[in-house]
Amino acid sequence: MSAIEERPGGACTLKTLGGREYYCTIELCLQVIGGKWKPIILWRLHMEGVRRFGELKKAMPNITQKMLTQQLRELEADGMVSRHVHPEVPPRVEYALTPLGESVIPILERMCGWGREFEKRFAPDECVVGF
Amino acid sequence: MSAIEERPGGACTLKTLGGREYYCTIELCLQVIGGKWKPIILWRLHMEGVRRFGELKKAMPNITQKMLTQQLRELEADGMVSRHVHPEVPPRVEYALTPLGESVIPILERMCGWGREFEKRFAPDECVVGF
DNA sequence: CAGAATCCTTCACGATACTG
DNA sequence: CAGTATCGTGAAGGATTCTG
Repeated sequence: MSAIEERPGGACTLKTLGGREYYCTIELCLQVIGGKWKPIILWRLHMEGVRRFGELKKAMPNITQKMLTQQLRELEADGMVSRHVHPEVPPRVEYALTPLGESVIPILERMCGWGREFEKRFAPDECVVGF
Repeated sequence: MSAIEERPGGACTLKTLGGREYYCTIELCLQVIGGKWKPIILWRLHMEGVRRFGELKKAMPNITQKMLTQQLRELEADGMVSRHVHPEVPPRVEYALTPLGESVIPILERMCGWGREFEKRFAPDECVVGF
């Protein structure tokens, strides 16, 4: 039982990184990949590879254009996704995971697995039939 | 490259579980352990074991009483922490991780590890000296 | 000591319209 | 097609006070 300052997540002192404030790297991680949309965007890019803006939009029916743009820009700023603009008319913009973006996939997979166990615990009937 | 409906996170259809709505189990997971405080609370209970309300409060200087109470209640409702009220005056309430609560620790550890790599990438100097 | 109750602020997220 | 630019809303989070 080590002191909180010695835990693997880092110290309990306030840190800053590129305007972000956090007390442990778990918080930092959540600031980068947390929120309502980022995990889904990252997951789709992982499963489907390079995608155009419109393809992502179509695959996520209830995200607004504004939110998709915003989240992609933030992910890009954090080096999680790459953005490639083809100089054409009409414009074509393709997004893909960077190596850094790929590196969070194991976390998302674990979260998936844990979520499934949680489903089983609280709604065993629903899950057994494979919803 | 499988269709999105076949991804390990579950289908792309809207699911509900105890009032929660989500499209994949990653979202479900984030609803249970996401947010500003829950990861920290879970992590502290993991590192320090059974803790009283006041001990948790003291260890997290900038959380308000209201938020700590609220987050603990939600974690309790999800079966992540146990709450034991000792019938004394003044009252003594002890919180601890349940087995289900312990089961998220591997995720938090991975998030910690990833956050440290992210720190290195964007602020290599600061991290090498062991901040 | 461990909260409950109340009021207040912020901001993530969304709806809509417009554009190179 | 892939965006901006506004405007608006609700929920998350916070400050303060009161209590068994």
